[in-house]
Amino acid sequence: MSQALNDQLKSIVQQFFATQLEVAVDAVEFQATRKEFEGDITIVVFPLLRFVKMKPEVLGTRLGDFLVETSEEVESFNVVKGFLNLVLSDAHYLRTFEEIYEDADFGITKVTATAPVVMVEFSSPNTNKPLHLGHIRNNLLGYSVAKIIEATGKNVIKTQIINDRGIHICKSMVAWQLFGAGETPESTGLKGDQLVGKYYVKFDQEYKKEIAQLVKEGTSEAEAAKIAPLLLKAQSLLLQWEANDPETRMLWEKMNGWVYEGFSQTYKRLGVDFNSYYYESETYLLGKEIIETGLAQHIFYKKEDGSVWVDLTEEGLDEKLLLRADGTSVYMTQDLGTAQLRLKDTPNLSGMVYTVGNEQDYHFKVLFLILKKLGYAWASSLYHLSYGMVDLPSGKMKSREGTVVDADDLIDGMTAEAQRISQAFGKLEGLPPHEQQELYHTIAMGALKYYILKVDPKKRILFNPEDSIDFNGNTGPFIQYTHARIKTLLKKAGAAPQSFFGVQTLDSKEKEVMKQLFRFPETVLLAGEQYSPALMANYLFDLVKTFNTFYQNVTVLGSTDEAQRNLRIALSDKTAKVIAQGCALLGINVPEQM
RNA sequence: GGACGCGUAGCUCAGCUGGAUAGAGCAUCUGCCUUCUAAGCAGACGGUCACAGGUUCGAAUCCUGUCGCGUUCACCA
Repeated sequence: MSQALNDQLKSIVQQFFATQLEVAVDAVEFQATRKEFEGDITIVVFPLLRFVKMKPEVLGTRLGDFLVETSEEVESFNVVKGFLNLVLSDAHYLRTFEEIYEDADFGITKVTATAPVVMVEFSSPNTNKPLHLGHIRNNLLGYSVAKIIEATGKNVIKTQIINDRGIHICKSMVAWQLFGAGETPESTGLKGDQLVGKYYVKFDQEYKKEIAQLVKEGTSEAEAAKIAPLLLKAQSLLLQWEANDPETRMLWEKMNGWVYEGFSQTYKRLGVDFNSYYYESETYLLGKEIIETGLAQHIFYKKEDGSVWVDLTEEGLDEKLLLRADGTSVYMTQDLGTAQLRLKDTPNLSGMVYTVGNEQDYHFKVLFLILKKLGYAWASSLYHLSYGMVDLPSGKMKSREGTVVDADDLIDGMTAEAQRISQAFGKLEGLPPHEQQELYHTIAMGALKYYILKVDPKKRILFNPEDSIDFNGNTGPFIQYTHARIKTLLKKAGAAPQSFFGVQTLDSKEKEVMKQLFRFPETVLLAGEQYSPALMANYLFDLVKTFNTFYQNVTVLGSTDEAQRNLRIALSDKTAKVIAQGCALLGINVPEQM
């Protein structure tokens, strides 16, 4: 129900208590009436019995009488046990629908220049291997949450921090130097990230061979793992990189360039984009200032060896290292520094969302706690968008065992499946081939995105490559299909109806669709508050199901009453718009036909 | 072992700050295309909400304990 109605009814209930029973009642809760009962809005009277000693049925009846008398929106009521069910008038539905029908931004709060600025970090890959299914969840979640936050009226900056340095990058570099024979994406036809990933795997294989050889020669396994020549080479490459050795830096830039080129293709296919980028190679030395500040304020302390720590035992956590004895940064130092850098870059930043897997829950708990201790005002508006991992039926994905589901392969496979199904239906034959291809991609991504986003972020996803992603039932294509069907309906209907005055009574199916539509704004807000695209996904599914029931049970264009026909066209039109709008918040495109 | 998260139908998931007889989809079975796209609709079947206590008018939801699964407790990132 709308906020206005909520406020109106609430004040009437308060008035009832104040004037009729002479007690002050502040909190009144309304909820949607359950399907099995007659009515639209339910007031649970039990909590109100605290204020007056009455039987629930009696209080319910008296309150119901008063509401019918006082509010012109409430037509009648019934009381079942302690539940007061209010029936709203058809006129109320029509009025409310008319309002939202004309509102092009229904449910969406426009972003103004002075609105708060929120940064949403997601993706944040390593540059030594291609993106996989786990990254897909991260990207889809982060992107969707960014869209949802934007729809609640905030300025959003989508960003990522790219892990572009470190020993893992050096491993790919070493392997490419030794075994690459000058291969490039151009010479091999491989995507850059795939090529670099190939050498990361190669490194691991050769490294294992070296260890085996050393063990054969009598070295212990633990020792062999430390002294294998390949590892030593990677380590020395890292030192050279840190010393700014020009040749090393050139190779590093070249190979990272390949990876970025490959990533950007995958991002494009996924339909995600970013407003800014941070590179770990530029931020990994930051954070030391903050450490100094913390030391001066006695929030941190220095051990005898010179390392810096924070004591979080009072908060029920451990002691945490912030700076090594040799003065170099650790992960936490960098994150502190990066947070500070972002604030410097965006002085009016009012909040930050980190989209990172739940294996880092502890890290972010500590990070936020430290920032709070340091007294940063924005520390209270930091949020770790933590999500569960994507597991396969065989267990965890492991790149070394070749069980990862590659992002590009998955998109290819989904697209092929969308094509197969579409061609079996044969509804697209009139379209030019490139539009057909585009549609296959749209449907494939709709299926994939919806599949991932409909589950609560914090829960882990079990992904079965064989038969996980459906195109029927509670799926993306089901929602897309409904949109397409409405669109062709509207084309046949001609111009959008200007008005539907004259409609006196509503069909129950019409009412159900309206009720669902009215819920859109609150769903956007709730999804934003809870950082949960799943709420939007589930809302859309409900809306679509309700609309399909309407569509299959009453005729739209076949209605002989012109006002009714217009209303039903308008209802279809608005539903299509809300579907499109809601899907956009999930990063899903909706087709005109399929 | 400590900390955090999860446990709802055969499978995949909803269930908003406690509210009425716990809901969807898939799978299985029945109907519905000479009327707006059947990727759909209508219906059937399917539950000890992991288990045991507690809080209260009322608990899948809150509290405690037990069991199971996962993650994490690095001078890795």
